[in-house]
Amino acid sequence: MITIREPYFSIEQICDSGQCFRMEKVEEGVYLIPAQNDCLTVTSNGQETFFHCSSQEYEQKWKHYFDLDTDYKIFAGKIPKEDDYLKKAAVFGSGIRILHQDLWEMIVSFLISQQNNIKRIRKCIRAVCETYGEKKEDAGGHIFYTFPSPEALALASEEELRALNLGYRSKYLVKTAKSVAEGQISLDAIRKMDYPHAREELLKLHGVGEKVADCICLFALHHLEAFPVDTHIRQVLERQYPQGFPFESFHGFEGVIQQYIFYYDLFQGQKPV
DNA sequence: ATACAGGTCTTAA
DNA sequence: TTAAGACCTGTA
Repeated sequence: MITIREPYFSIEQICDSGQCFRMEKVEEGVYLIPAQNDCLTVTSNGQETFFHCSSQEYEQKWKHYFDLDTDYKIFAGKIPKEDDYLKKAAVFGSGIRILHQDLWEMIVSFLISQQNNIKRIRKCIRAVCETYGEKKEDAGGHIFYTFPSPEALALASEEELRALNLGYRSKYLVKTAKSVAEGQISLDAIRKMDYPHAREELLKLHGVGEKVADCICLFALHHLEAFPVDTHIRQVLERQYPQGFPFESFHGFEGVIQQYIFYYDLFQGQKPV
């Protein structure tokens, strides 16, 4: 087991930040993270975070997965002193990290996320994994399901997916899975592209628009300059920044700021600061 | 009960 | 090029 003390890391905030729909809180301070072809248990007592894995696994994959090589203090420090709203948002969500998640999983997850609420997004993704993924058991005996491959999902029919209550997104998913499985779109190629090119390529997928493409760029490709604008962000920008949002202050890490705003807008008032 | 959720596509001016 | 309308379903 690995213990870290890092003020700019909160597994609870990451779980609630809405970037990883499969991460699950099983009880107070206990989280399950199905990722990296495994399922990690992370616990926290508020001060320290415990990764239930070997030091080798931590160094080789989880450290990077949780972006623990990056100094988030620098990001928060670049918020203009006079911007009270952003300063509060950054303190409120200071434990958030932008994870390094799987590209295909993010494509499907944010395809499903559109015009949908987070609770139901989780439910839909769980159903997809349990139906088309592989059942596995982690070191602690927890059963979990892997995220199904493009090939596995390309075999699904629109009717089957509608039976999982994906609604009109079913058609998007079938077409997108086929275009990846058949090689019209190359995930490996997208991984090597910079932000503008990756975004452009992702927009070719049926059901992927600008907002979803930006979420994929941010949460899978770690293009921190991606700034997804959804209904929450749009409303905050209109309300708090009627003269325009100062993007120029956040060159290269716009996406981190976006997460602070999104999380603050979602939970302010519902959680103790 | 009913508006809306981490939007996108289609169609029509 | 822009703007309405349609679209599944379950949460709040």
